[in-house]
Amino acid sequence: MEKKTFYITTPIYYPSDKLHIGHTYCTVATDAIARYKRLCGYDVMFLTGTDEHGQKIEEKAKAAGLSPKEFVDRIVTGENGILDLWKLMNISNDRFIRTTDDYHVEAVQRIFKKMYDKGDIYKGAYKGKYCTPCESFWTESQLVDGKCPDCGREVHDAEEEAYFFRLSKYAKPVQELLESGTFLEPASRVNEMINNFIKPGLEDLCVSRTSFSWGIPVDFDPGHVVYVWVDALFNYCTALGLLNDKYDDFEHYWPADVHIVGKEIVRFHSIIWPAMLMSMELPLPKKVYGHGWLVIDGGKMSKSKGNVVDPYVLAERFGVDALRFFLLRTFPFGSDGNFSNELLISTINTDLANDLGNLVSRTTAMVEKYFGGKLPPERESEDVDNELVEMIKSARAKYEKQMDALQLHLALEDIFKLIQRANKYIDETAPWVLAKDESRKTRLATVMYNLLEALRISLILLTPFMPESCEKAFKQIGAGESCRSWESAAVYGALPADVSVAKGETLFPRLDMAKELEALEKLERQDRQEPKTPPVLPDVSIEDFSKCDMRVCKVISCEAVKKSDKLLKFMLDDGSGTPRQILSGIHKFYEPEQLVGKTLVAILNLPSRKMMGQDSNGMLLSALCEVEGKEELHLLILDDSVPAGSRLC
RNA sequence: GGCGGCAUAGCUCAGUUGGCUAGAGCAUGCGGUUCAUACCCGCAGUGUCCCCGGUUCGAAUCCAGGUGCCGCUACCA
Repeated sequence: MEKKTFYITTPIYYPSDKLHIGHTYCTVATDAIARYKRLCGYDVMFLTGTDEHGQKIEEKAKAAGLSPKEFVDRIVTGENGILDLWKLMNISNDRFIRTTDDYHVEAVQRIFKKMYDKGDIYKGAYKGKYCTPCESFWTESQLVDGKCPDCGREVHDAEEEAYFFRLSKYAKPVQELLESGTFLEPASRVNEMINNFIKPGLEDLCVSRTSFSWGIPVDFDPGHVVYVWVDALFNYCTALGLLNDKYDDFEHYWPADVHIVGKEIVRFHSIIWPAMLMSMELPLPKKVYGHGWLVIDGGKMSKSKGNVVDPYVLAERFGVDALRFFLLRTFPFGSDGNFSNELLISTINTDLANDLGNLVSRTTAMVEKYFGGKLPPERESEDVDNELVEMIKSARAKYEKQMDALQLHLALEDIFKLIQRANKYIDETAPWVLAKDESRKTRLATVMYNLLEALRISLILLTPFMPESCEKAFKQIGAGESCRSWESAAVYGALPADVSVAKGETLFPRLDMAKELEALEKLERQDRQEPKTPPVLPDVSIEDFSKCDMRVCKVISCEAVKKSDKLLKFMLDDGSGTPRQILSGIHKFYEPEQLVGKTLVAILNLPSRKMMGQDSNGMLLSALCEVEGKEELHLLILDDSVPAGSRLC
């Protein structure tokens, strides 16, 4: 008989930077679910990968002096790259897709063409409302009483060539899908999607770009590249062979059973993705699950805050399984969780060292000490056994229920209740007292056997979370292959009556909190002090350089731009006699009053640009750097004796 | 600026549709135990449930207002 299939995916990650603990969290969770389903006997397909196109990568590559492909190769396949990280974390993905893979590129072109031929993608105008005096595009929803939000004047339709997907056509079926049941979980996200995006009205989606070139070309219209939606989302299908010859199990695995995604991309997966599949007349995924984020001190992890947690450091220091376990045990899978080193260490100590590791250790030690490592097969039960035995028997069913609801942390909580109950059972039965009485050997063996069974079941259920450690522990408690199966997890008494144990290495060493915290802090400090200056860019000619007109300017006035968090508006004396207006997004670093009268440097001959409806004629020069892991920006401030208008050369 | 989220013990968080004498783990204190990784077991506390009104027999829970924190979004070419 053919096994039931289960297709599960992570998002494809954007390799513009090294991945951090948040990506690891998502992938580890998906891995645990995939391993769980395999344990249950499913034919599992587990896909992860990378989304490698787009403007940001194009720019980052340029800044690094590399081609975009060289840049992403370094992050994906390079040393300590994404593939290495997943290998280290023991991720069991069956496939890995890169959106730069040939087969994906070709398939996306075919998909794009197919949607175009159907009329769901059409060439149109950037259907913006345009305010001529302000030279600004606005979307329908940005308008105030149908007028320009800046100056309050009339706006009119304006055009810019691009391809659009008729998202609006699918608004109704998508809403019905969201409201119909369990397509999107946790349920709280459903309202968010409907209130924020569907009710205000879905506008057609711009699915091509001409402003950058690092993407999949629209093969029937040079100059346009496919934008992220069609390119990235269809990875879930092309990786199975949709419209390409690389693979041929699309029929076998599609539709996906669940897409695991972060809450920031729930919108794409629950609205845009089903709409595009409807357009392609393909079956829809059964579920999209939006997990929460790991935050630090209540705030998002970010490079500029210097609080990005490196999974390599933690996994190498504490062990892969301990890290995997911590991530999934501590944080409710649907909501945000507060990450800290203290919490990591205390979780490892409490659950893994004290409760589980120590239980394995004390149980095997007693079997060795009292029976030379091998239990006699006779048994003698007492009432005090009943509660533990009941828990052993019901453990799998409870676990299965939580796992199927993707409540990973609750599944683990239940397992640890059993482990704690087993520790208590040792107190209740006091084996060291039984051991002193030769006539109670049979009773003592029964107590040991019950402990080993509690451990065996716990370990089976923990295997998806900590595969390596469970393997070691199985050996210690004498559980062979046949006692490790999903079927045997529902049965009390699967271990042979005359089981042999072998106390081995300590599974989870207890950590010294103060020492570990100090060591981690030291590592983080080192990491921060490493110079992170970008490499030198390719040569430019002196002619090119001298085209830049950089001048000394005096700040006549400076004020914050209303309704903007970042912009400051400068009036500058550039020596020409006419004040020059420049806008600069540096409010985070400077208050306007501290800059009045200062002598700065600006490049004057950049094209004029609108920001928040106001003209900016040039750009102020500043130095961007990282100090103690925090991003800092310093304007170039010169000696006041330098006159305005002096040219830099 | 627009939209959204959160606020409960020292810390991290549970608290379904209002019935709570408000819970768990960690940390703390006390007791027990010696098989074990100074571990395990038991007991004990502690709370203006952010503030202020309202609805209600009854509000941590529902409504209005306020405060604080956080995120998304736009302008930082």
